[in-house]
Order: sequence, then structure tokens, then C-alpha cells
Amino acid sequence: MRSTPGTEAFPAHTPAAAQIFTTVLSHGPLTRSDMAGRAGLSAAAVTKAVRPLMEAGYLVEDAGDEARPSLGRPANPVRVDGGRALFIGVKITGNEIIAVLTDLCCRIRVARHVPLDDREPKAVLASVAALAQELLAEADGFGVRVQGLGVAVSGDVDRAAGEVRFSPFLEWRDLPLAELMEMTTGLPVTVDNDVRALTVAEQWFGAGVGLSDFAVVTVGAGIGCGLVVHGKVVSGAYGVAGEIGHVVIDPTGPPCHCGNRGCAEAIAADPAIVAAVREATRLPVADAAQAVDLARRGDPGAREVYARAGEAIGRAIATVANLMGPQRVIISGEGLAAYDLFAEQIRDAFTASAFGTAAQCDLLTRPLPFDEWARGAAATAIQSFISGPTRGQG
Amino acid sequence: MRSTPGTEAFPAHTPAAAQIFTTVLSHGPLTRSDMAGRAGLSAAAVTKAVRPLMEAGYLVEDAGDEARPSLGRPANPVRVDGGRALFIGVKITGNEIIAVLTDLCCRIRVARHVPLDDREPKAVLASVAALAQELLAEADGFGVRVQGLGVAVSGDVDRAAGEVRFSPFLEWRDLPLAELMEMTTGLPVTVDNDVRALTVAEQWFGAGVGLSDFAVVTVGAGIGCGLVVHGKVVSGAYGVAGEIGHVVIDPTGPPCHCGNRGCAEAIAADPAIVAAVREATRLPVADAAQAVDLARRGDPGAREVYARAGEAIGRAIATVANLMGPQRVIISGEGLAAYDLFAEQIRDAFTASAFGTAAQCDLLTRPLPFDEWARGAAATAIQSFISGPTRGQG
DNA sequence: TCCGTTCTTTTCCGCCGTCAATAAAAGAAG
DNA sequence: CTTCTTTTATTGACGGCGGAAAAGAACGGA
Repeated sequence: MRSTPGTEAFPAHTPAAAQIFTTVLSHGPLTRSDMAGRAGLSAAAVTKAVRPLMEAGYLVEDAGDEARPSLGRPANPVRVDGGRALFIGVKITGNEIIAVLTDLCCRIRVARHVPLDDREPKAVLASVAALAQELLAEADGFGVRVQGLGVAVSGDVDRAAGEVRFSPFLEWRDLPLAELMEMTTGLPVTVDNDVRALTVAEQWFGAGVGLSDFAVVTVGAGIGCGLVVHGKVVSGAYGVAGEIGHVVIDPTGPPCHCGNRGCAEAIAADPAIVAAVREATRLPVADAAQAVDLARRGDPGAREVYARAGEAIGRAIATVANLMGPQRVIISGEGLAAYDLFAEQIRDAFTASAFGTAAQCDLLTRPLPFDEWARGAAATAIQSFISGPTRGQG
Repeated sequence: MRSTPGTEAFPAHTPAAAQIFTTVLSHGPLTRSDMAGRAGLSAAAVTKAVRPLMEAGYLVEDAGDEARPSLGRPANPVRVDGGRALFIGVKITGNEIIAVLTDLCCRIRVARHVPLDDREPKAVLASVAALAQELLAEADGFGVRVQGLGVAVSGDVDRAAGEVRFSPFLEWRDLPLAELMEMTTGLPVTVDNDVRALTVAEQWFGAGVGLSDFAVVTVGAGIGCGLVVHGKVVSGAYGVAGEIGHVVIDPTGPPCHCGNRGCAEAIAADPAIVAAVREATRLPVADAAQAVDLARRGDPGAREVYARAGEAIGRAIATVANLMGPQRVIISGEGLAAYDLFAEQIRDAFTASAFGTAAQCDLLTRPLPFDEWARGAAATAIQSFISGPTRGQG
């Protein structure tokens, strides 16, 4: 394996140690007996796994204790020291690069974004590298080293190989992005699909913590879906998974860029909504914000468009629930800004279309700040750091 | 754990041993070095795992060798001795009980079926018990003990708990079927959903061998789907998964018993096809066989119905492929008798609706003899036998 | 001060799988 | 016919991980 100067290896020498660390990472301060219970290990094993992690400074005793049950030896909760390591997450969209500096607990310390006009790999790589350098300089201010870089790109990405197989928005094909970025930054790089990266963030640091089966649905420029089944993110045998955007909702609906008609994305994604509102109102609506505005001010045509969109999203989510029976679906994305306009329709359509006990699946909405995508990328870098780099061993 | 007299424990004392055994079970005769490669273990570990299994007679050296590479010590392939143990699989439908006696390799030795008119649990249990006794008597003829009983029921089944939570066709609710059957038969009993059982059979003994992600789609009285993701069968957090039959294909389509319109099942399941053919032709078509007959003889109305059904199935399969990106979809079920009538439409609709590389997923059809469902139940029993009973430890 | 309780660590032990060396079973070479 | 080469399988030593049980530690209460 290539030696990356300046980065250190995470001292989890056994799978159990990594498991315990991630348990503490996700579930906040935990006593050792809690860890043993959650991880299904003996208390002795916990002690042995925790020691090297504390010695290395990744775990610390949590002084801020309260509400102890007043009997017996007081418990000694342990938490992750987020400040022990930093990570950079980068999301590359078709017209913008968003980068964040996060700590080990995936809390954002610094966020930056720059516009992107040239989509050639070379130019993009240079922009990303420059942004990474800026954040590395910021990291110096914290006196802590950056241990990894995560990059999120939409499209078909092979995380294990570190390659972008095909990215429609960027028009990239078979680009060994991880290797290239490692050359320019000197950091271990993890590349993943953007929706999957967001799903990883939810799984470790968000509303998916502790769940073995859940889905993340993103509504915005497109409609995407990340799936976790049996505790692991689904990648699909051929790189495609969670394409909820192309579930056909209405075969007589508007045409979709995929070649079919009435896909969820062709009804409920931002461009589709804007187009439909424009057609319904005959007004020169330019973007989603104007469409939302119009609907909020009570325009019946616009409201109807949002109602339809909500129904489409609800039906698409129900399809996911019927097929894989998740415990929870987390709805997120920029499109959530319009949530008040279609929340009811989403729930109604979901309830109507969910079959049997699949309807018990709970729907959760989660606001998506603009830097959340980049945070997802950082989460993948954290994941790689903890589980050890698995790529590039050939 | 309850001691089940007459049955013995499988001598796989370590997870690695069980893994190696199932590898040999699924991949036919293998040399020890092959096993090591496939299981990701060292040759030494294989030797140690194989020995007790051979001593117990579950593995035997495969004398029938051929085509050796003529250099070095000849390899010594090992295979599972199917005749070492027998299993009973039972499928309970709304009007029939099908039971098979299989060997350890899930090859059917004897098959029986009896009609079922009383759906009360008591009566059904009595019928199943009688059938099991018959097969146990047959097993005596082979001089080999029956080591387990698998029962497959449609609906919401909790395999771990051994309970039928809800079976619409049988009108059962919260029935501790495994426990009851263990009392009457004295065998370890595994209860599972019928489609999942079929999926297990494909995963271990069929077209799903060696695949970590695939789907089984059944077409017949209903439309079902079993999913394997990350090498494990998906059960759904609330017991529901793979409900492909209620993917909405056409919101203006015929009403479905689930309350929606245009579900795949309301278009392409046997009853829906019969009803549609009857309406299209104004002929008193009684069952699927007559409908197929009519279509094969060229009736345009009937052919159109099948074409629509094929399109619905293809779209439903594409939905699964888009969401979880399986390597393969295995199409099966009684409805496959009409395969020549809609094969083309299934493939065309799948190709049109599959997104990107998800279309690389290969579609495979597989005839489904009447006793295949029961064989699936036997496969679950074999699985439980090998991995050790996990139920009833509370 | 002693005791009971609860959390944590220590010590010992068994088990499993790998490593490296060895044995085994052929055909090929001399 | 012996010896070498090649590939497969087995053996035995070793190390590491995790568990059981006992000891230790930290507290409140009697």
C-alpha cells in the first residue's frame, strides 16, 4: 500500500475494536457495559479494545456526567474526541464544488464553495485540489492533521476501485479519481456516489443510526435514493441502485430524459415542477424558488402541481417500502424547501400504496443544508479511515 | 433448547466449517484448495473443517474424477453425500398441502399432495402431521433419518420466532406454527414465507448460487418476489418485503384487492388475466389454462391481455432492478406456463424501463414444477439444520 | 467502618485460523 | 528404475482474539 506521509493509521487492530469505536461514534457517550451490550461482546473484550483507542486519543472519558443511579460504582462514560482528527468532504456538482472540513464526529468546522464552469476532469481536479489546500490550511489552525478526503459525485461510482465509471452531469467516464486526487493532495481519498455518501452520513451520524434497514430519499434537481439493507449500503451489482427517480408513476405522464414517461423524476424533480407550473400558470417561472413562492401565495395551478409531485414521491417511497421493508425512510434534499406544499400528499399516497405492515415504516423529513452533500463525502472518508483503506491493494 | 430425540446435531462447530460445507453443497464437488479459495480460508483450515464432516459422513470423496491436469498430485474432490440426511418440506396453500421428502442436496425423493378444505389451524395441522408421518415412513425405507421439517406459508411469517403473523389465504393470525408442528412431529421445524423459501432454494441449490444480489420473481395466482441482498434474504423490518405484486403499473388500471388500481398483480396474475380475457373475448373462460389455450390459438383479445401482462411484469422487474441492482432476476411460477405468450413483452418492457447499467442484470426463466414450493420449504429446513437452530432460545 | 452494589480490569484459558514445514501422489526426465 | 518436479493435502507450532471468572475500584448506605 502507498504510504501517505502525514496521515496515521487508525489503531483498531481487530474488527471488534472498529465495531466498538463506531458504536461509540454513533451512539454518543457510552459506558463500557453499554458498549458490551450493544456490540454483543464481553466486558473484557471492551476493555481491551478501548485501551489502545484511548491511548491514541480517539476516545476520551466523558467528564460531563449526570443522573447517575446513585448505587454502586459510578459508570464511566466514554466518547469520541471529535477534535482528534479532521476530514475533508467534497461534493462536485455540475456547476459548483462544495467542500467542508469536519471533525471525526462529522461536525462541520469550515465550509466553502466555488462555482465550476469547466467540467473537464483536469480543471475540476485543479479546483478541488485548490479548495482542499485551503481547508488544509484551515486545519493547520486547529493544530490537527487531516486524515482523509472524501469526494462525492453523482452517477455510477465504484468506491472500491476509486473510479468514476460514468457521471452524466460531468460527462466523465472511467476516471480513476481517487488515485488522481491522492497524487495532488497526499491524502487517502475515498470516492463514492453522492446519494450513497449522504446515506453513509445518516447511517453513522444521522437518523439512520442503529437501524439495519432504511432508505434515504432525496428530492431536488433529481430524485435519488440510498438504501441500507442488512446494515450495509446497497451499491448494486452494476453500480446502479436506489434509482427511485425512474420508478414509473404514470405511464401517460410527461416524458423523462431516461426515455420513459411519467417517472417520479419527471413529475416531482425541480425542473419538472418548474416546467409544469409554467405550463399551468402561463407565467414565466424561472426556478423552483419562484414556483414555491407562487404556490405559497395560493395559485391553484401551482398548488396542483405540488400536490401531484407529492403524490408521486409518496408512491415512489411506498414502492421502496413494499420491496425492501425498511424501518424508516428519511426524506431530504433541496426540494424539501417546498415540504409544506406536498407533505400531506406524500403521506397520503404512501399510506395508500404501502402494502400491509410495510406502512408501519416511519417517514422522517430532514432539512438538507447546502453543505450536507459534502458532509456525506466526509462521512465516507471517516468510514474509510476507521475500517482501514481497502482500495489499491493490487 | 428442547431435545429432539432421533435428530442429531450437524457437526460444524465453527462458522468456517458451516461456510465450507455450504460452499461444497452449492458448488458441487470441490477440491480442498478450491474450497480454500472460495471461502477465503487457508488450506489448513479447510483440512481441519472437513475432517469431522467426513467422519460424520456428510462429506465424501468424489471418486468420479476426470480431466485432471496430468501434473502433480491429483486433486481429491469432495462432495456432499445427499443420502446422509433427509428433510421434509411442506407448502400450505389455500386449498392444498404439498409435501416433499428431499435429501441433503435438496433433491426430491418423494412428493405428495392432498386437498385442503378446512382452513382452521387445527385441521390443517392434522393434515400436515399426517402427511409428514407418511413421508417419515417413506424415509424409513431409505434407512436414513429425517433431520428437519420446513413449512412454507404465504403472508407475513416470522421465521426467527417460528410464527405466522398473518396469512390472508388461510386467515391465520399470530400462530406459533413451528412450536405446534414440533410437538406433533418431534422434528425441528422451520417456518418461513413461501416466496422467501423458494428464494433460499435458488440461493443454495439453484440459479442464485454464488450470487450476492439477486431476485426471484414468481408469477401465478399472485406476483411475488424474493430478494437476496448482500448474500442474505431480505425479510423486511416489519415482515413485508418483495411485494412486487403491488407496484403500481397503471394508475388507471383495474382495481386490486389491496385497494389501489393497476398493481402488477391486478394486471398479470392469473385471476386478473382470466378476468381480462373473459372481458375481451366475451367467452366463459374458467381458468388460466383456458386463457392460455385461447391465446395460443391466436385469439387477438387474449393475446393482447397477455401482452399487457408481460409488459406489467417487465416493468415491475425493472423497478426491482433499478432499486437494488441485482446481478440476476429469476422468473418463475405457475404463470410461466404462458411464457411464450409474454416473454418478448417482459424483456422489452424491462429493457425500456431499466435505468443505465441496471439493464445488464440478466433475466432467467425457470420452470416451476408443482412441488417446487415444497422443495423451498425443505431448503429452509436444510439451512436451519446446517446453521444450527437459532429459534426458541428464550 | 463495614457491607452491598455496580462498574471495570486483570488473569487465565480455549479455540480458531494462519504459517511454515512436511508428507503424499502422481508424471517427467535421465 | 530411480530421481526430480509439480501440485495437493496434512501436520504441528504459534499467535491472537474473545470469554469466564475472579479480583479490584468507587460509591452510597447501615
